[in-house]
Amino acid sequence: MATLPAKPDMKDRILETADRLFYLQGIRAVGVDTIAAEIGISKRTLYNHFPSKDALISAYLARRFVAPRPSDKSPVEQILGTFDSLERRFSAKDFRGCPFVNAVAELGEDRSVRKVAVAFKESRRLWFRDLLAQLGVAEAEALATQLALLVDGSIAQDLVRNDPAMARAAREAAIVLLKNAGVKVGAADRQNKHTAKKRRSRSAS
Amino acid sequence: MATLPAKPDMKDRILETADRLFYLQGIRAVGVDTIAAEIGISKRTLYNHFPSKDALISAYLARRFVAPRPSDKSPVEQILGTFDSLERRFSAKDFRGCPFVNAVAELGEDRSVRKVAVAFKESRRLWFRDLLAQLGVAEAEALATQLALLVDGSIAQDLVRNDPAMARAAREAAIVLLKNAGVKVGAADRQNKHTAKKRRSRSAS
DNA sequence: GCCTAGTTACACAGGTCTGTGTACCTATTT
DNA sequence: AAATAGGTACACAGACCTGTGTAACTAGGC
Repeated sequence: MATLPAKPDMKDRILETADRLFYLQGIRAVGVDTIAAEIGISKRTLYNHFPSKDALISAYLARRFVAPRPSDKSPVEQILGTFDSLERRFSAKDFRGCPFVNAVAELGEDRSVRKVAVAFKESRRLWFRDLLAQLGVAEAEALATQLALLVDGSIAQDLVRNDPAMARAAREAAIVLLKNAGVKVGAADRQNKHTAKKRRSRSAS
Repeated sequence: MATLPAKPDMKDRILETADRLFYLQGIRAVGVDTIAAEIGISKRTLYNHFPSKDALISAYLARRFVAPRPSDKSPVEQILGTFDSLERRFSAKDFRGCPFVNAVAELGEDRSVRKVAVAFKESRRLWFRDLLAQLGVAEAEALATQLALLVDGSIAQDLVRNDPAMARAAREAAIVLLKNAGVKVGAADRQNKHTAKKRRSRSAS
């Protein structure tokens, strides 16, 4: 056997592979043997980097927890861009729903899994809320929750149906909710995704 | 051991118990031994009624597939009643998300599971669509999809957060969407929710 | 040249899971 | 009374799972 060079950090390779398999096939459905075999390493090496499968699961979920990046786009563009991004991801073959929701569904009782899942959902809701506050929306809290419902609803529907149109439906609904809250959604925001940034500051109507 | 009389059909008892355990703990997390032990029967008896665990899983999902019952209430009441019903179920201790979404998340590759999940989601969407058509909504198809997103979004959020307020948030969003489509939502529909006398049996979400 | 850290190959313990085989038991029916 | 249907008890095969133990190998740093 030729010895593999192991250029990138082994730990990263393990985590990356575990991430892919856990996400695509389910956490319980993938054993550590499978992960090791996929990389071509021995199971012993895997356990030298992660003390248990539970630790690997935690690392997997922590890795999936990425905070939304700050952007210089307008708040409306950022909000609607979320749904465009979803549509793109739904169209990819390897989309399999929200890893946090799936993990809770699979490992229901586990406290730590639930904790990180709640933190993730809340972080996205707060991101929506802050953008809405920038737009001067009075009920930013409530509307942010509703937008989060649309996001998770479209993810769940796409998981089952495999239909990227669910993202567009959510986007259309989001536009209705935004307008109802007094947010001006320009024609550019409705169709195009990369147009000039028009700053629209609103006061309460 | 005193011999148990087995009054109700054994098959029903097995299915009912499997349903409860599968739903609450996850399909992969529950073994046939556990199910048999919970009822107090031998594993052999279980396998005399269901040829395999897969057959039991199929029966479990088929049992959860309950079509919405026809109602004499107004379409608006029926639509909003869906969210009231969700709120009630979220408040119950034994709510653990949508069994079909959970099953797809757990058993992703399985074709038949996916098929029944799609059928269930579509049946509820069509139920919404027909109610909207009765209300003369022009874009009943699109709006029905959006309402379905709100339903599944609130279910996913509650699964993670355990917060029945997700159902109310979905309800408020639904009202905005309905009004935007020209539907008149009366004050009674907006507030009152204990006008219903009929007990609705469990439907699957 | 030598040491050390990381890796490999492989066996194995101990657990769980699905599914079967078999002999016995207990009602109900005929 | 006898036959039949359905249940029980229990062992077990075969697969898979997590996690460990161990001896040998390989590469880079000193």
